[in-house]
Amino acid sequence: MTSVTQAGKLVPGDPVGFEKHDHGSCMTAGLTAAEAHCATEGLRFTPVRRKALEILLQEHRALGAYEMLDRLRDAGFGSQPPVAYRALEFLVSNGFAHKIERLSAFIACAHPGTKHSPAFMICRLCDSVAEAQASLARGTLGEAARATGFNIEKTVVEAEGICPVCVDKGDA
Amino acid sequence: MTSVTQAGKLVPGDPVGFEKHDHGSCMTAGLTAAEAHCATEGLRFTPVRRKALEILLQEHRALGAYEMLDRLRDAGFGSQPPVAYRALEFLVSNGFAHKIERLSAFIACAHPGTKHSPAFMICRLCDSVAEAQASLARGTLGEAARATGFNIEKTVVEAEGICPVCVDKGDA
DNA sequence: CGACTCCATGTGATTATATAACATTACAGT
DNA sequence: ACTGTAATGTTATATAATCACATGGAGTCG
Repeated sequence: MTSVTQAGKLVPGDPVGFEKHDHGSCMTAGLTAAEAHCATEGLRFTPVRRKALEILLQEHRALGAYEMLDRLRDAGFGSQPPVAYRALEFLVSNGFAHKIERLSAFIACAHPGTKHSPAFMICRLCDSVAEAQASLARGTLGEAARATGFNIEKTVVEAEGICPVCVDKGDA
Repeated sequence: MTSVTQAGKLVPGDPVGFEKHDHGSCMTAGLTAAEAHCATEGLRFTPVRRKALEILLQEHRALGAYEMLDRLRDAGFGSQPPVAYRALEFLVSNGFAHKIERLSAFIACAHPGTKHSPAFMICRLCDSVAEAQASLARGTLGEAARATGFNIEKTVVEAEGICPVCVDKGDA
């Protein structure tokens, strides 16, 4: 249940990661999940928003807001920062994408349609990012929160280190 | 084992948090721990670095780099961003302070002298921050990492929500 | 002591990330 | 068609972080 994407240092089409996957189907899955969710929730899955999600799914890696802006501009949308930030905000707040705080970057959700607290593994060598599930509520932090009366609404869980690919390459 | 600090919206001296604490002794503890560590490691605990740590301990909340810069300037040090970033970098890399990614801000370590992976609870209403311990290696993320061969070097664990004080105030 | 080296500091300039504010346009519901 | 609301586009600005280079101080070794 862990998917991995690779950073721009490699050619975009290069199929890397812990497990290969069908890129086309994962794009389709992300888009249809978003469509479905928007339909049932009465949200507007507008062209920019759709395009932004397509870009994230296509790239399959963490993209900075300004990289996103570049691509949206290329696709004929507005060219100013708010264009990208607003689309990303929509995607993130509806669970179609996540922000990686450590990288100030955004990535398509790997488990679209499911309620979850994401956790990420970030390779500091190749910048690849894998999404897993966080189980914060059951860890020591969850205990501390319950003990003190802190009401957790959202969690940021990011692990930085070396991904298996880079380990094997001996880069570590 | 959980200490809490409060944000600037309250008067600095206002003793808030889940548990009150002796501010003076916690400052002393932080400073002496840093001194000791630097002595044994052969690190230079220079005036800016010491002052930066004093400021963090004094404030007892998360401080942005430019807020830190303001105070360092007031204290007679340089006035350019690298001054603050370098001091903070030193404190963070030696475990005397932590960076809260979610806030792009820095806070004095609440458990100086001990090896640990910090976890934070951040109140989105009053910006108070409490430091607890993360137990990532034992959670689902740890499992995922082991399963895939990802080598975790550092973790970012931050929970956002409402602190007990704000809950009680009914702000939630 | 003097020269050398290393690291820390100070500064100016620049890059990167993110938001404020406001006008205009598209849309849903009546 | 009318109207309220949300989305888009733009200008401008705020905030965060780094680069590049000159200066200075603390050791070390001759």
